[in-house]
Amino acid sequence: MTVPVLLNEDMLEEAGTRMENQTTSQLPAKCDACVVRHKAICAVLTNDELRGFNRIARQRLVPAGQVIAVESEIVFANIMEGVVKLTETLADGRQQIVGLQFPPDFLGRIYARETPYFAEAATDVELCSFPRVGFETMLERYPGLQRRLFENTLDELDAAREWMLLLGRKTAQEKVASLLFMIAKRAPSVGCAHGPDMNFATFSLPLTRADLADYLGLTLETVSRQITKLKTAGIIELADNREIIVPDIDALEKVSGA
Amino acid sequence: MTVPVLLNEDMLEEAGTRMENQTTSQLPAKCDACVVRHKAICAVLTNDELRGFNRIARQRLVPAGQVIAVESEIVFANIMEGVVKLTETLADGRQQIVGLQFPPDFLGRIYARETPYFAEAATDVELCSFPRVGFETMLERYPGLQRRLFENTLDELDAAREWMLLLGRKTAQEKVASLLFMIAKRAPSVGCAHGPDMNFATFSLPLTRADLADYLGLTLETVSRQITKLKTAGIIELADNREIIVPDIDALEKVSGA
DNA sequence: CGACATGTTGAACCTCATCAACCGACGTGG
DNA sequence: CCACGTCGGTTGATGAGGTTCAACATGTCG
Repeated sequence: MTVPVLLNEDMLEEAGTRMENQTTSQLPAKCDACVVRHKAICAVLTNDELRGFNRIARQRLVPAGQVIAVESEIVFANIMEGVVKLTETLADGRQQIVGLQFPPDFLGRIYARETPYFAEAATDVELCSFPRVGFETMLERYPGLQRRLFENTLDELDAAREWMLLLGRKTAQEKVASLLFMIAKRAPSVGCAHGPDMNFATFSLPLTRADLADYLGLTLETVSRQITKLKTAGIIELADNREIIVPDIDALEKVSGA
Repeated sequence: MTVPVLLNEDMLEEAGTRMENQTTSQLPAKCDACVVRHKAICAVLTNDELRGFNRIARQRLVPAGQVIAVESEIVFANIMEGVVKLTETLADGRQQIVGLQFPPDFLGRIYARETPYFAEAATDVELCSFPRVGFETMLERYPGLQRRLFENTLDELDAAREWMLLLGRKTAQEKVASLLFMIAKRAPSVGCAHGPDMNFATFSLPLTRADLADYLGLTLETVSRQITKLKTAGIIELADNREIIVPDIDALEKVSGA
């Protein structure tokens, strides 16, 4: 784990590339090229509103393992690329990942002065971030944005509660299978021809065994053992330690215990 | 467990007491007398807005153990009295409580056609409920209401994530202590002189051992054993099985593991 | 009174954590 | 270039914490 690097506004200013301030009502060039333009919270904004955002937005690269925000510091950002883990920790160091965020998720705890958890880059991460004050002004100004973030939050709450069921009631085997199943479902169809209807998936695990353990409430040894068990059972295949092939997603779902 | 009783609008009409429809801009009498008037979501409403709500609100009593809403059915309500548990279940019956709601919490998953979990009365419950369509109209009309529910949801998400840490990483002892500590903190000062600053609490557990177990991801036997262990350690005292005395809240918090 | 629900306690078992050794890949410095 | 440390991962042996199964106690309600 590296030293926390807070994304305060000075650093963003220094690190980011300032975007051109257009005066026409056209879509800003940066946003036009943005990979998550139509999926992130930006989807609910008009071109005019997007220009407002564009003026305060900063691109930011965060290397894997680096802390994005500790407690008492808030970052607002769209995740463009990579995986962010939200963690909570006990006094003696026991750790639990309480949320995983992928593009085009929005990162940040609004309506609070501090986040109750840590946000850390699980892989190299690319952010489109906003300073707190500017973002909160936008939030007041564009009601569609608040509504969108509200629905995001409701979905996150549903996901958190489903994860509580996993943490409280599932066996180690089911936990590992559930996580792989979850990732397999949302794996993008890269490198291999398969769609959402296909009963086949291949993906690169964005997490170490230790991260998997922290997400599932297990030890990394148990995770490793369960993965080899799934492998010998033929439920999954491993190319690399990280490259996972799921020949039969339905079978994986069955092992995941519902 | 009893047969599910859905709170659809017909039944509410039949079961509830229709409130008088005032034409003045005064506070409706029912709301004036309401115990949660200034704490529930109603706190953000003007007297005029409250009258609108009053027109569609229905009081409803739900006996302990009865299901308030199953998946695919949504109920919107303020909890006036009692405790509501939100549960998720695995195919083979393993169950997990994913949320506990006390007065003056708001019950209901907005912006969705169905709830992903069950809502069940843990004790006798008194609700002030609203039909779905009417409530959604109000939600559009009163922006303060949406904002208030948004903040509620954010708090619930924080609580859910803190609970994930408990479920994934705490020992049985710490889990039980954490739950007692949580209830001790929010216990109302009834029957005994103690404020939020007092290092002493007494309360009546609103849950059975089985419910505690389902909330903590344990078995009821383990919960029972840990409670007697806390008792013999002098951390808590039991009057009745349900009546709990915490002579030293700080000590309880220490056992809860942070 | 018997039936039932809630809770406690005991004994045996089993899953998973713990501690430890080991492996291959990678980067670095002598 | 190779020795070395580090990091991510696998595998093994052992045991503790919790589950499971079972008996029993208590209180309530018909």
